[in-house]
Amino acid sequence: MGGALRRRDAGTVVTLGGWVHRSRDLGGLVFLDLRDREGVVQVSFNPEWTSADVIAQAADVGVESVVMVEGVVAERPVEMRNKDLGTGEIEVRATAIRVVGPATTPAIPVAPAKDGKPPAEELRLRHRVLDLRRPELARNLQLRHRLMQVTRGYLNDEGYLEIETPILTKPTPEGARDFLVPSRMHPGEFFALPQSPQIYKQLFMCCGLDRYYQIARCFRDEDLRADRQLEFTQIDIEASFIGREDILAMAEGLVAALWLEAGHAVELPFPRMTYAEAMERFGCDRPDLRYDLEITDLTSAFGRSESAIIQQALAAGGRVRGIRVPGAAGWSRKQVDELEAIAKGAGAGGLVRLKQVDGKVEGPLAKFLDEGAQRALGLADGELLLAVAGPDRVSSPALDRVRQECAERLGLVDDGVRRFLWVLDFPMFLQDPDSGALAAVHHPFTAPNAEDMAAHPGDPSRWRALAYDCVLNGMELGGGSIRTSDPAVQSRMFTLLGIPDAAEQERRFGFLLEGLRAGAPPHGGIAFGFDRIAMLLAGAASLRDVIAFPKTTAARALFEGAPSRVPDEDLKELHLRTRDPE
RNA sequence: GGGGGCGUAGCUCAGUUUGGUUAGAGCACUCGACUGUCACUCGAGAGGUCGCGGGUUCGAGCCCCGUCGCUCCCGCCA
Repeated sequence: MGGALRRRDAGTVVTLGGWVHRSRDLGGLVFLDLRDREGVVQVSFNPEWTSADVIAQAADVGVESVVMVEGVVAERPVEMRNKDLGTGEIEVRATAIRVVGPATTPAIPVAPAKDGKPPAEELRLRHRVLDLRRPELARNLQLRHRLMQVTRGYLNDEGYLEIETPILTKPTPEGARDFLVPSRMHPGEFFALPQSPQIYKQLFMCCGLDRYYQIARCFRDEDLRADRQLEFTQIDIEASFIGREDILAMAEGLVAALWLEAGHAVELPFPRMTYAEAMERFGCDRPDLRYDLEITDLTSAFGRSESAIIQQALAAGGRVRGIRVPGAAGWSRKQVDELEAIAKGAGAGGLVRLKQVDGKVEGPLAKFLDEGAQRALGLADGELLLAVAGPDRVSSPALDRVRQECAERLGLVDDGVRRFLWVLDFPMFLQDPDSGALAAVHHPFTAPNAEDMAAHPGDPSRWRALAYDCVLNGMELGGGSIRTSDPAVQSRMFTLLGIPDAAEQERRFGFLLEGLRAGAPPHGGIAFGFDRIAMLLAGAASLRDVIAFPKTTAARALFEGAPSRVPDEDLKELHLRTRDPE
């Protein structure tokens, strides 16, 4: 292929097919840059080796047309080499050209323009064929392919079987909205597209297919983001007769193999942190460990202060927690006000600010703190202390966002650093503070910690789950759990989650319960967000840049023009009638 | 569901603050010139539903109302 030609190929007679990337007509002397998926190579048309009619044809070809060129690979004289091009040491001296696929003038440029700015996202998606010709996107899809092959190679070597699961399946009442597919043969009944193959992979374990994986397409009808699509791809893994350590070791190996494919060595094993520790130190269950700015408990230092706001918060069972920000004592009133707005946006009532300058603690609350209390804050000169008083449920998310903003401002976020982390021991349930209803933090099939169940049989909110998340630089790469394999425990979980009726449990999850009752091995697994990993490793800003035909944030496919209306007779056959939205 | 940004030539943008004659630039395109370019260069030309609809006004790309599209964020995503 033309883009792969190098100096060692000099002298070879070649026939190349490709797209005209750019052309330069010097009058009697023509150069075409020929592009294929390997890169770009210069084809030169010169009366010394090209006939006049061939030169005339070459001068006439429009960019983005497909041509077949015959010629000889020739080493370029030193002064004519192009060091910006992989093929820059050679050129192809053309003897013949054939335009096999003439192109109309492209709606969006493929070869980068002078200012280098890509066209608007809408145009890129509408003219996706041209967009995907751009070397940057073509490279992304080639990387994505290699990551898939690495995944398969690694899991195959580990003894896992790649098994497909249905795309037409059963609606799941929990979780995200389902995409529904009407059944022609059964009026009024619907399939759903899978949100994940979760139940199927557990059933494989019940089948004795004790190591399963799939690069699985998943569908969730929720609002989109730069890092979220309606349909996305997950590396889905499940295994039997294993424990948490087996899964974590296997998953680390997979992550290391993927990152290595993209040229990054990863140190194993990953450090670990419990959910409780992550929330205490960082206010977040997926902390970014590239910078410190840890949260500390300042309750005792503030305990004797006479500030009414703080005393109220403490009386309600809250704490005072805060972050010491080195070098931030000089931030302006306005800059700190902006941080307070961020904290308030995350639910905090306010943001306490204190700074130490020349050994003196300053700030609106400084007068409420005696010398001992001021010392107990542990401030150093030049440090700014930002604190939130209240229950952890409020202070954690607020301090998490303040911490991230401070890190950005101080330039502590280094894109070249990769800090992997396992977060372990998630709580099994999260309780809605108003209604008291329990919701599964991971999903309803996660096994609760048996010791916690025994120690607090009446208080499920204190049970930890055998769940784990893989985190990189504050992003969740994937997560999983050891599953409940005892049908009685699974049934109890459904009850706690608000489905106490046995018949209702059977109707919704009977096919899982049947599998568990048929004799289920201990099992567990993990799933990684494949698109997001591809995006990270490609250095892309959006998932759209690692997916061939993505949807817009308004959930449309601009290239295909989907979704679209369908003829009435199609609806009739499906026993459907549409209704205009109000 | 809510909030912010953007929408002017095929593409990237200026023009909108303060309404006023014929809406501009670069690239691309067409034609011409050019024998070593590689972001070729030079000359000429063509190209506009100022996203769409309505309103205010003697007059709207510009002001007002609505709407559509793209995008970022909050909610949402077990």
